[in-house]
Amino acid sequence: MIPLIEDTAKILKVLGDPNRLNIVFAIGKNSRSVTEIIRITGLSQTLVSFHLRALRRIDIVRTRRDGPFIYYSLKTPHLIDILMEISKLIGKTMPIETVSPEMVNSIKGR
Amino acid sequence: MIPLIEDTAKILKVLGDPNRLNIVFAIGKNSRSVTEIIRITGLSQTLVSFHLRALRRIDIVRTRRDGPFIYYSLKTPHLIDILMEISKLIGKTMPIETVSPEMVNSIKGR
DNA sequence: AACTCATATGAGTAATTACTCATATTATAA
DNA sequence: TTATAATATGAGTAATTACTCATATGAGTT
Repeated sequence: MIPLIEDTAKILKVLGDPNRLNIVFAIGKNSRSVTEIIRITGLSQTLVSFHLRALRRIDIVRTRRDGPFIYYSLKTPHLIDILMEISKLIGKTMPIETVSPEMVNSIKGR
Repeated sequence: MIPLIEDTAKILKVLGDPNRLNIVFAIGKNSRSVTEIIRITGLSQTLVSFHLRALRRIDIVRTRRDGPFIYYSLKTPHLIDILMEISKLIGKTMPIETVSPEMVNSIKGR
């Protein structure tokens, strides 16, 4: 079974933006409201919404409304593992201390 | 150990182009000369060279010269498996018959 | 040396993408 | 029903990227 190259490329391209990747890691294996994502990433509301729309378009996130909040989660949380694997292709890695504890927890699924 | 988001994003972005992804799959787990890649993908020489340069820049391919030919291979052939995993995130997949036998062999590492 | 084949490269252009701004929408609370 | 908080969206602009063209380089052959 061979994948549709175009669709796969599209997913890779959308994930291939630092802000979007940060947002994906901020969601991690959890459910996060937009407000939480804004706080964790430090990006502006408009920019976060803009990127979330892109993630919705490629259909890798799910949303759930709870009162005034909208919670985003990955349809396939395993995606985080895949992304970590790709990151291993890089020689350099960043010592964990330089990443916020919150982001670490997010990635680890807490 | 947390990856450098920027570098990971860069890799994803470069892989996120249909032509480049086709080239990566054409190389597969093998070593392929530029001429072979041109034949398998059907892309122009200049375009293939252009994209190979991008793959070199993110340091995921290795080259070896043999006479007038330059052979490209993936530094981490496991990348193919990772890409196949990402493609599974897509609902639709393509029946194997619609892909050239050569491309199938390439992907499978023959 | 001259020629051919294989591959790479710099520069220019067209297309795409990221971002911001202003505003809209939806939900709750007063 | 007005106000406020949370989130989304359309449109415009700046930056980036994909592609092509013309040409260069490098290896083997005559």
